[in-house]
This record gives sequence, C-alpha cells and structure tokens, in this order.
Amino acid sequence: MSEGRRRRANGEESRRRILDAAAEVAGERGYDGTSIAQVSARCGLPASSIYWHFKDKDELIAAVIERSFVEWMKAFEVEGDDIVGLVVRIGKALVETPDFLRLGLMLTLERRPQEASARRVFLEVRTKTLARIREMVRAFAPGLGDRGVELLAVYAMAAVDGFFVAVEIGGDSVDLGALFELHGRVLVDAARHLVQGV
Amino acid sequence: MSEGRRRRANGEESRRRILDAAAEVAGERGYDGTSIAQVSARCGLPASSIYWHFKDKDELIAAVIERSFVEWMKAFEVEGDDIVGLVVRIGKALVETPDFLRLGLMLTLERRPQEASARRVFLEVRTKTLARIREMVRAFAPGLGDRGVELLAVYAMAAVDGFFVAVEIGGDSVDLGALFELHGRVLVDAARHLVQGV
Amino acid sequence: MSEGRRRRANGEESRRRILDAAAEVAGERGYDGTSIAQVSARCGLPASSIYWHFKDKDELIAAVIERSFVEWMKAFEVEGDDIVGLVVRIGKALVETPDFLRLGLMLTLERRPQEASARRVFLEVRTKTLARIREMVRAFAPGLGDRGVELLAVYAMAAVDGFFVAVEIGGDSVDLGALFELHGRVLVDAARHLVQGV
Amino acid sequence: MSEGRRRRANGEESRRRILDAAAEVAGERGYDGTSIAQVSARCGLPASSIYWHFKDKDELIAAVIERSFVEWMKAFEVEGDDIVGLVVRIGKALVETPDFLRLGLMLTLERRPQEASARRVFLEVRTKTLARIREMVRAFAPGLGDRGVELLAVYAMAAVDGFFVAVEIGGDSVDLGALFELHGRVLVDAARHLVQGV
DNA sequence: AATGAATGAGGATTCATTCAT
DNA sequence: AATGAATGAATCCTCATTCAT
Repeated sequence: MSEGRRRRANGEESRRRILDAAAEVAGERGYDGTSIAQVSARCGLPASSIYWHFKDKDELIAAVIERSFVEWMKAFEVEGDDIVGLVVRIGKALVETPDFLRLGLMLTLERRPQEASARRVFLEVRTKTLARIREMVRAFAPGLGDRGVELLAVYAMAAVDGFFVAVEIGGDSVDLGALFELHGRVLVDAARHLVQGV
Repeated sequence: MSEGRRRRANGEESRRRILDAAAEVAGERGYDGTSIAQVSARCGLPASSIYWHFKDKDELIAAVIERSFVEWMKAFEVEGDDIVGLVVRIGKALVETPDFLRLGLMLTLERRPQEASARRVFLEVRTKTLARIREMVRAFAPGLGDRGVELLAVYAMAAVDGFFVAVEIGGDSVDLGALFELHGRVLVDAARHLVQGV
Repeated sequence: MSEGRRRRANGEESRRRILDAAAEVAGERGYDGTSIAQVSARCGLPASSIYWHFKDKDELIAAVIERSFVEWMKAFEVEGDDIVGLVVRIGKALVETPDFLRLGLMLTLERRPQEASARRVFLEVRTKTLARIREMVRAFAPGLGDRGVELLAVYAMAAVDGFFVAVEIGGDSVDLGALFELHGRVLVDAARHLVQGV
Repeated sequence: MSEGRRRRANGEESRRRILDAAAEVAGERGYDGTSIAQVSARCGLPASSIYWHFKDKDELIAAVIERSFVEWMKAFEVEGDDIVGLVVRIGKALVETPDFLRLGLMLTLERRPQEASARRVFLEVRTKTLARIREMVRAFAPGLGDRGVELLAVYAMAAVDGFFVAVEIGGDSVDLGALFELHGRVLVDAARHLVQGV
C-alpha cells in the first residue's frame, strides 16, 4: 500500500518533493549546475514526471525562488518598531533561507537570454523587497526626499547582498551579527547625512 | 607571409586572443554558460588549440580572473590621501573592469567541487584586496583595534559587492556615484562608532 | 448543467473533437510529427482521454484517414456520364479534403514496421479507389483487355497523386484546373493507344 | 594499425560513411523515423562525430538528398534523341536511386517549420529538374507557347512522381516499364493537344 | 466517460577533452 | 604551435502509453 500509494498519483506532494529536491541541488550547485537528472535522483521521481509539474527547468527554478522568497518575507511581517532590530531579524532570515537570494544573484550575474521566468520572478521579488525597504526608510526618516529614500534603500539592500556574499566566501569567520548591527547604526547616520545634504 | 606569420607559431598572441574571447563570453554568460566551443568560435582558433594554451576550462577561467584583477588593481596604486576619493576611484574601476568580480561572485555562489583553480585565484584576489582595505582602514582610523579593522574592512567590501549587484540588476537607474559617495561618508562614521564602542 | 453535459459523458462528441484535432495536426505535421500531446492540446481533452477513445496513436490516425476518405468518396457517388467532368470533380474534392491522401502517401513513403492499422486502412482505401477507377475505365473503353484496364487505371491514379504533390510544392502557381483537363484528354488518347497496341 | 588508423582522423571517409548510413536509414524510415542514434549505429561513428561533420540532422538529410540527386541527374546527361527512350531511362534511374525523391516527397507532404535546409535542397532539386524537363519539352514541341510548355512539364513530372508512389504501394505488381512507355506516348499526344488548343 | 499523475525509453544536441598529425 | 577529427558522458526535453480514481 504505502509504496504503491505513495508512488502513484499524489500531485501536491510530488510537486513539493520536486521543489525540495530542486532547492537543495540548486542551493548547492547553482542554476546551470542543477540538472534535471540530479533533481530526479534526489526526489525519487523520474525526470519526465518533473516535466509534468513544471514546464521546464526555467519554471522549476522560478518556483524554487518564489517559494523561498515567500518564506523569507515572513520575517517582514512582524511589526517591529526598532529599525536596528528589524534589520538584524531580516538579515538572520536571509542567512537561514537563502535559496532565492543565491539563485537570484546567480541569475543576475549570469545574464544569458534564457531563464526568462526564473529571472523575472527574482526581479519581482527584488522590486517588492525594495518597496518594503523604502517604506521602512520613509517611516524611519520622515524628512527624507524621494531621491534620498531611494538612495538609502538601495544602499541598505546592497550591503545586505554583500553580507550574503561575504558569508559565502568567508564562512564562519565572518561575524554576521556584528555586521548587521554596524549596518543598522550606519543607516541611521546615512539618513542624517541625506536629510542634511545631497 | 604575414598570413602565415599571424596564423602560425605566435603563441603569445593566440593566448591573448583566447583570453579576450573567454573574458567576453564569460562576462556575458558566466562560468557554466561559457563553453570552449563558444570561446573557440569567438577567437577563431579551434578548440583543441585552446587546450594547447590552457590545461582545461578551469585554468582558462582562472587566467581570465587573474588578468582582470591585475588590471583593476592598478586603481589602488595611485596614492590618494582622501579616503572618500579613493573609494570612489576604486568603485569606478570596478564597474569598468568587472570580469573578475562577476566571475568570482558566480564561482562563489555556485559551489560545486570543480573549478578548483578558478575559485582559488578568486579567493587569493579577495584576500589581497581585503588586506589592502585593512591597511587603508588602519591608516585612516589609527585608534581602531584588530576586530574593528576587520569588521570595517569586511563591511566596506561587502557594500561594494552589493553595489556591483545593484548595478547589474538596476542598470543606469542606480546612481552609482551617489552610492559610493554615501558609502565613503558612512565609513567615516562607522569608524567613529567602532573606535568608541564595540 | 449544460457545462456538465458538455464536459462529461458525451463520448460521441469527444471522439469527434479528437478526430478533428488529429486531422488538423496530422494535416500540418504528418504522422510522426503528430504527437498525442499536440492533439490533446488542440482538442482540449487530456491525453489519457484520447486513449479511452482510441487504442493507440496508430488507430487514431487510421480513423482520421478513414473518415477523410469516406467524405472524399462522396464525389464519386454523383453519377456523371462525362468522364472528363468526372475526373475534374474528383480532383477538386481531392484538393479540398486531402487529409487521407497526404497521410496515406506519407505512410507509404515512410515504411517502418509500426503503424500497421493506419497503413492498412490507407491500402484498403487505395484498393477501393482503384476498383472504382477500373470500373470507370471499363465503362469508358469497353474494348480494353484486363491488362489495359489495369494499366490505364494505375496511370490515371498516379497522375492524380502527382498533381497532389505538385500542388503541395508549387502552391497556387500550379494550374490545377488545366492539369486535370489535360489529364482527362490524355486518358482518352491513352485508352486509344491501349486498345490498339500493348 | 588498420583499426586505429581507420578509426582515427579520416574526415573524408567518415563523412561518406555517415552519408551512406543516413541514406540507408532515411530510405527505410523517412525523415522523422531517422534518428541520429540509428545512423550512428549503422556507420560505427558515435553520434557526436556526426555533429562534427554536419551541423544538425536537417543538414545531414539535406546532404543525403543532394548527393542522391546528383547521382540521379547523370541519367539526364546522356544525349538522347528519342523522347520516349529518354523518359524510360530517367524513370529507371528514379527507381534505382530514389533516396532524394522519397525523402523529398516526405518533406513536402509533412510541412512543419523545421527541416529548412533539407526542404530547400529538395526544392532546388525540383526546380532544376523542372527546368530540364521544360527544355526537353521545348525541344520536342517547338510550336508550344510558354504556358503550354509549363503545363506539359508539370504534367510529365507529376505522373512520374505518381509512378514512384504507385511502385512504393504496389511493389512488383506495378508494371513500371509499361507505365513509362505509355507515359512517353501520351506526352506526344498531349503536346499535340496543347499546340492546337489551350 | 474522463482525468491527473506517472513512467521509461528515446529524441537531438552540446559538453569538455584527447589524440595523431 | 596548431588543428581536424574523434569520443563518451551528459544535457534538456518529448514520446507514447498506463493506471488508479
């Protein structure tokens, strides 16, 4: 029963298993390094079944990114008054659920014409995230003009991307907590700079 | 004659042509996206000739990274007293010669066991760069302890990585000049924070 | 209700929809070029439903050929005394309902061991058609011996096959009307030749 | 020696072996039915080697058609005064070297957007053949106008296509010799018809 | 009567690499 | 120093078909 049952016709679960496997593999080896054969091996479903659930590799990876992002976004939902605390919380979530960011960054750096949907999903994700950050910046520094908000938001996001990379390279030798704390403080200063000058 | 000369037995030039082509292709399509066949097509030499000059794809990409880095490093040579100006100069160079950074970041994000030498070269490059930044930080903020220097250096570098990514994604809509300027100012504040606290 | 009605349990109509779709696709892309997935997409029914109505692809195509032939055969039903007029009428019908001919010719030219039933249906169709043509020839040229009848019938049919091909290649640049008219006259001459000689 | 020698680096011969194998397989199974794997198995070279000699399957088949046509064309070179004899000779050649015709007809009947070059080659081949036939018709029936020449040429060619099909279907039961002879005679009559009327 | 899901075999093609010349 | 040819493993993806519901 269990074998036959599990193996046959449970779309919902199969889809999840495929996504899990794809996230694992892509997390380890990147977009190009992720072959359908590997995903198939890891999830136990034949390659052709993967194509029943996802149109092609592109859409599979796009789905991985989206799911990973949705999970990460939950860190934003918590209403936090303290911006420094918020930044830290978001950052921790990033390091724990980094599939979408790693994949997205890779898709960004490689820029061949394929992978349209995976890239599109990541861009949407970025846009949403940036919008959130803008809101937060605006709430925190009400005196700031539009250009100042934009600049600070982009700066805030860029640094976090950089932290991510730094951890990828440096591993545990990077004191992520300290980095985020410094970042939080720095943003406060930056806001002050921008309110006055620019 | 000139034909024969150019076609035959000019290893130096062939090597350069291959490197140029590889840098172009890898700049466009990333590590995996770069196939020997494409490099061959772009440089006009047969694939087998590429293997005469480079042991394998890994070493070819490693060489691309190294050459690109050496060029970029020249921006550091200039003795600048003003740290803000220096940061801006370095950043501009980054955006103009980004092959090694893009490739290196990609190799970092993908992390499969192959590509040993390409990755090694990039790590060396990072280490050297970080050492330079540490020196600069130390010169600029003499009161800072070792951990403070490290943290500030990593922070400075991370933000620049992030800027690079931001430009890749946002294109011209990202005001790179303003970002670097803000970054320079912010680093000054951060140094002050770190001298006092942490 | 009407929705449910149309969607469920109307085997007759589903079968027709499948046949229509298969005829369309096969008309465009040939036997091998016709995939069950494409037929499914065009008729709106899932692939598995096609297998409820038809044993396999082979029988599906066979059914397409048969239906197309039956329709075409109606052009023969009209009792025409004038042989030239009859030839023209038949030819016009051919160009308007060519599914079975195109498919049949393709199955003939490709000759792998599969597709047994589709090919069989086409051969039956050919046999019937040739029998009709023989009758007509016999009625028109009563003095002709058996071999003469056979030869003329085959000749008549072959030329029409050739016209079909010519139109496929040449499109509108082929004056099909003139071809059929010439054919009609030529058959008269041919009959005379055969009555005398051979 | 012989093994190693034969297996390594003889482009000319390998190309021919591939073409031979492809002609065989395609002659048996048609365009779609011809897989690179089969060609590979039959010629002894790995599939990837086939791609060294031919850009893709399309170009491979195109080359098969072209070579087959060139061989067949030799039947035209012989200067024959008697048109009936010429027609018979050409027809015999057709039945003996029919690769290009079978493949070409199949490519004509299937009409998907791919296979551009194979189809193109066949169309060129057709155009050349038709031009030859036009010349012959003109030489034989000098009084004929342009439209008459065209019509007769197309008719002559179409019938031969039809004979080919008839033999494919009927095998030895088709008296090809008698068909061609009848065709030759009939063309003479047709020319007369067309000089007078139309 | 219909369908979502699954499946293994096979499709064309590209890959990095090697070898004899 | 260079190159034409070869090669096996791997790529993504589609195929016809089946089966439980």
